Amino acid sequence: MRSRPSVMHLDLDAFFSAVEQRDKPSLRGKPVVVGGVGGRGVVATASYEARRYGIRSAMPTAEARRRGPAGTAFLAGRFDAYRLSSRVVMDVLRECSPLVEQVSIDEAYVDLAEIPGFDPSVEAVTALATDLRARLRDLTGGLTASVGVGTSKMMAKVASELRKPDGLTVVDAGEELEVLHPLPVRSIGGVGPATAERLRPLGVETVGDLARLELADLLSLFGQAHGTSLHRLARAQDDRSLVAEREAKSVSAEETFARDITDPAALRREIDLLTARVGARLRGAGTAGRTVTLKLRRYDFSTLTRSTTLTQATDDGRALAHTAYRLLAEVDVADGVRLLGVGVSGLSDFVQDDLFGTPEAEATPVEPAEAQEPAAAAPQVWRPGQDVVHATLGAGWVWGSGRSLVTVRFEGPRTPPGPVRTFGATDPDLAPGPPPDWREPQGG
DNA sequence: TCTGGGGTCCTAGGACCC
DNA sequence: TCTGGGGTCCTAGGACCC
Repeated sequence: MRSRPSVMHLDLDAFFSAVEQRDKPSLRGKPVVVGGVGGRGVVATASYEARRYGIRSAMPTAEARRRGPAGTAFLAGRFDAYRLSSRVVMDVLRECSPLVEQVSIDEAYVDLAEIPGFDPSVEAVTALATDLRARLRDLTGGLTASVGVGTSKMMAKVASELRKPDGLTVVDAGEELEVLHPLPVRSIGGVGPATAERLRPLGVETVGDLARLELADLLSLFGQAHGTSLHRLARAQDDRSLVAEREAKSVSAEETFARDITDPAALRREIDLLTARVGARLRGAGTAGRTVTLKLRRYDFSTLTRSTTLTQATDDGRALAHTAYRLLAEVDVADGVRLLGVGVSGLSDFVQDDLFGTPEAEATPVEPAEAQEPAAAAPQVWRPGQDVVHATLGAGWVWGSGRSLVTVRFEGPRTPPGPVRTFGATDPDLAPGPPPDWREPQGG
């Protein structure tokens, strides 16, 4: 928690519907629902006109159709248009402050303390946010945002929820608990339906109720991480910093079928489509992963996952497909499958290595702090069988190479045949070394 | 015609290593 | 004899977020 309100949270109002209403004047003032329009679709965004009929995000579209009056528009969504408007908004925020954390397509935190000459008085913050919202409205053709400013991410987010849509709330230092404690406990990040349900028997309805619970009770009920977090957030203790860029940890694709599928051959065809998408996205991001997870939702909505970890990272759709087939074979699908998904995690981040290793990237300016340690001259080509030394893992030999990836098998007296790890080809930790004690590798 | 799709983080048990 | 103790990796499931 900061001593002055300098964290801003911005949330675009009913974003998808608002873009549709902006682009199609006939939809203005009418209920608009964007989401899955098929039999098993759910609502992604409902316009405020639609919310008056009880239509909400995540509601089955079938239910929304029952609730919406005649003339309600049900739209599948135009994600390219949404991304375009989102980019305009995020660019404006980044012009405002050098530190912006984009949370999703329609949400971001802005660190106002990073603005040169920032004045943290409530008056100045209010003026700044008012200007910003007016600029966004102009540049996006009339989209509105709800904005909150507070002494932490949590307070900023809570503040932005207080006046929706098109609202602005600044919670000054010292006012946090006064604002926070009367709110429903669900207002705290990390309290969803399950947590709220477990708190209810304890008489916890509001954040203030939660703040009366002992840490020990929360720990035994919710475990270390969740328990500690609840105890702190209920007291407005939040020192999470803003993170401008996060590296992806997994890539996945999934699909719910219009009708449950029981035929294994049909499921394998779906796997082909999903793995092709995942592979393409991995390659597009310049990454590859080792752990392949098959997700399966059955006719009764029960969900199970099966995963396996490969010796080498892959970004190849066919390799992913064959791995997913094996996982599928472990599962009984006779009763019907409504959803199939394929995910890849354990991503090797060799994007960064490329950034510093390729000729084009070397020409781009590098931050001084990062330029201090020039990458050691690494061989451009690694051949299977060539000896290497890795600084932390000891001796290993190149097991495979390709693209900008090098797979190394480490071996030692106590770990035959040893772990296999994948590096970027220009990883500075990967350097030629003397031949190890052990003999000729068996693979390649 | 109940319940999407893309993610993140946490927990817990077992294997394995030192 | 009675049963270390910590660390990491792997797998499965679940809560939560937008």
